[in-house]
Amino acid sequence: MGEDKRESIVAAALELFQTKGYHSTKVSDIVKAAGIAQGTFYLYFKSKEDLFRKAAEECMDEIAGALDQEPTGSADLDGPTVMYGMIKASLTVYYHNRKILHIISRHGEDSPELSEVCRNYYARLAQLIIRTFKHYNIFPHYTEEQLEIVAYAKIGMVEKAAYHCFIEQQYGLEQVELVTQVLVEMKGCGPETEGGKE
Amino acid sequence: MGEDKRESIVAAALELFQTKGYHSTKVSDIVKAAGIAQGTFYLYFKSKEDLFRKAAEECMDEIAGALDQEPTGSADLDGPTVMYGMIKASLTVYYHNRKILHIISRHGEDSPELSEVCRNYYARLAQLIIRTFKHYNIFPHYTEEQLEIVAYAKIGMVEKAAYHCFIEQQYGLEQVELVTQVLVEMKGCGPETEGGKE
Amino acid sequence: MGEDKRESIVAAALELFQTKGYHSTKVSDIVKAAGIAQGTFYLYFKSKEDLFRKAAEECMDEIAGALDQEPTGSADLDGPTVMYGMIKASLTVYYHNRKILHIISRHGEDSPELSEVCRNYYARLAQLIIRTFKHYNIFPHYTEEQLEIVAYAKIGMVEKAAYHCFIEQQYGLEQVELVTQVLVEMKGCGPETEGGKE
Amino acid sequence: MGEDKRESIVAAALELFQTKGYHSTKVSDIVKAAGIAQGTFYLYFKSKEDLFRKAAEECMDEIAGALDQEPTGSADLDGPTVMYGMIKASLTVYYHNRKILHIISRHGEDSPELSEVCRNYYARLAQLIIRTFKHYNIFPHYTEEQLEIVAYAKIGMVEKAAYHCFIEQQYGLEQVELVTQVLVEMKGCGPETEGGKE
DNA sequence: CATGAATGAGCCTTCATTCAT
DNA sequence: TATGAATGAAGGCTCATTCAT
Repeated sequence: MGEDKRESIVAAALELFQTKGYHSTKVSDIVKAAGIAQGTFYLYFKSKEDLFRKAAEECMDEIAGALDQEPTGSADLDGPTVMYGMIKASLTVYYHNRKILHIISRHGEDSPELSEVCRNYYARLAQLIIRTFKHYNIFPHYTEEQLEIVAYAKIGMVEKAAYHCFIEQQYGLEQVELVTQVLVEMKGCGPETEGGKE
Repeated sequence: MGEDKRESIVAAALELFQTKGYHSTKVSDIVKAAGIAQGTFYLYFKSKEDLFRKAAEECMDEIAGALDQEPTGSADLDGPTVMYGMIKASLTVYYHNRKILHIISRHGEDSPELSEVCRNYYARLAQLIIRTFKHYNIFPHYTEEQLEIVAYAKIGMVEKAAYHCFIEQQYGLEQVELVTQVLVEMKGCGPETEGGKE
Repeated sequence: MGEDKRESIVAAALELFQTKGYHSTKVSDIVKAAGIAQGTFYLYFKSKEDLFRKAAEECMDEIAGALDQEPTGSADLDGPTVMYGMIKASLTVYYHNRKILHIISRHGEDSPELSEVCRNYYARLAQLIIRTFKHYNIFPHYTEEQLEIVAYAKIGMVEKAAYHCFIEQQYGLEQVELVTQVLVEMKGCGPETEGGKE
Repeated sequence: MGEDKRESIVAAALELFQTKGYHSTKVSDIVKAAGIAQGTFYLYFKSKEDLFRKAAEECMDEIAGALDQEPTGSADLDGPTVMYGMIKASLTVYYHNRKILHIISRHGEDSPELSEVCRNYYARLAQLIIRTFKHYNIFPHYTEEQLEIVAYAKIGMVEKAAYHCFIEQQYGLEQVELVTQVLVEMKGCGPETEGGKE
């Protein structure tokens, strides 16, 4: 039951953070929405930032965890197939964490402390992606530096698309495939590639 | 001379916003850094948020303005060439606005008002990109919906890469080309495309 | 217990408002005098003006309430008797509210909002008085306009006398009768009227 | 020309004080309305309060001066006639000073300093009235104390009536007589007195 | 005399956090 | 564990006043 309360706090907070932003959301708003007393909040979280960080870390762990299992397939898989899997997996976990994801990406640098948490998260994500690239030999001749750029670019691409589709356009889970398709095909940026097919 | 002061406020604010975050930066910090008195701040800006918004809007206008001139070339240009031009142009203007860009992307949703400014900015950017896609016939069979996803994904891709390279890695202007190259080639996501070339 | 605090705030505020004036009294002065913390003030009142308005309205209601019960007597009562009753009742309630009364009369127009509250109060008072005049047939041939002038004049007369006696001269409750006597007899403005009686 | 400016400041200030109240009127409002620069204000007045005090004192002097000439008539004049003269004179001067009068009565106690100026003004007025009472032998058997009460009551009566008529109802100068009539007859508070005459 | 940009002390208010019950 | 009244530090903003030109 204590756990219930903790969860209700987190749920209320996420809802409010997303709607009004982290700073405009007062602890008093959270407890009101969670149906508990002001003081009770501090039985479960050390501070407002503590709540944010814990929720953010849980979410980041889930996202990173989901991607961490990736490069288990045969190294023979081709690039597009691998990318498809990664992107779809990312989008799916992003969909389920769309609220907190949005919040993280918007308020992740409000304080130096949070900032570090976020930087670490993105660095971890980038390393996972690079590892996958290497495992499947996707960008064979790239330097570490170039791989990093690609990794961050991919993260930005998926995050922004997820934000646009899941938050702004309110896409449902069933449209994940559609979005994945678009993102994978983005590689084809022009007639020349299309031309190759014709 | 008044303009000087205004500029010194903006410069000091951008520096501080980027270092400590918007909320942790007090007006008193800004005026101290700008070498003016507390009250002087309010001769130039109605409020702290006003400063943020004005700086953000100026920057957004510059970015959107830079991209707005794009689709002037012949419609015969192929996709990669066009993308190369767009991405390079974006990265260049992002480089010059890297401070405020970072701040916008991190604090752009702190208040409902700011949020709208940002949403409009991204929508405007997306429309510019879609217009370019259409002008050069880059994603010929895509629906409007798919084009939007691509546009937002491109924005996220470039923004995140710019953030990583210009803010975190402190790349200089001379490395814009390198990054552009990587982002354009990202289309090739695997051996199959490479293979086509070999 | 919460009510205790509220009352202590009101009491401290009235004392200070009267001594130093509304604007020279800081919220910090009030809370210091009330023995509470700065923030506690805002648990009971929305703002300093809110405190003023609530206190003023309570006082005005009490005053108007006291006079509202007046015209219950037989319509046969003669003018002076009725006036005596009204004036004595007014002075008594003014005595008990002498602090706030003073403040209202001095600061009631500091802001447009307060101004309206006061205007309404005086209008209400004037209407009560006019109603009483009519009930006892005191100024039988007067137009509505004239009755209004008389009503406001009476209000001013009693207020100023109360101010002089209760605030400046520090009269006690036992001197209410004396003052009432003087105010009622004021009708006789010279020997001729006196002479008429003798 | 310097005097012109001084007058324009005073005029603008009176207008604004009356409309928005003393505290809500900023020096910047006054100079804007007077068509001068911010700094120019301080060439003519030491401070905002100085302006208020000087304007108030000028007005008070005019009022008191007008009444000071009163008891020049023959001591044979009867009470009502004397009262009529005094009240009409008061109302007339009040009419011409209606703006500042209003302001004084509303903001005269905002600071201890102003407060004293006002207290002195009313005391002076009361003494003038008492002197007149004595000169014409109007309240022959009254003690000093009683005379004071009457004097203050008269002041309150006239002030409030003037406020109601000239400020709220916007009466013109030609209605002074009407108001005077009502105030003088107020002595007759009921049919019994009227009856006594008939 | 006139200007108006600059000043900076000061106040109201907010809100995360605490603690007695 | 739960409460919610109380706390008080901190910051945005105002505005009367000054002063270099």
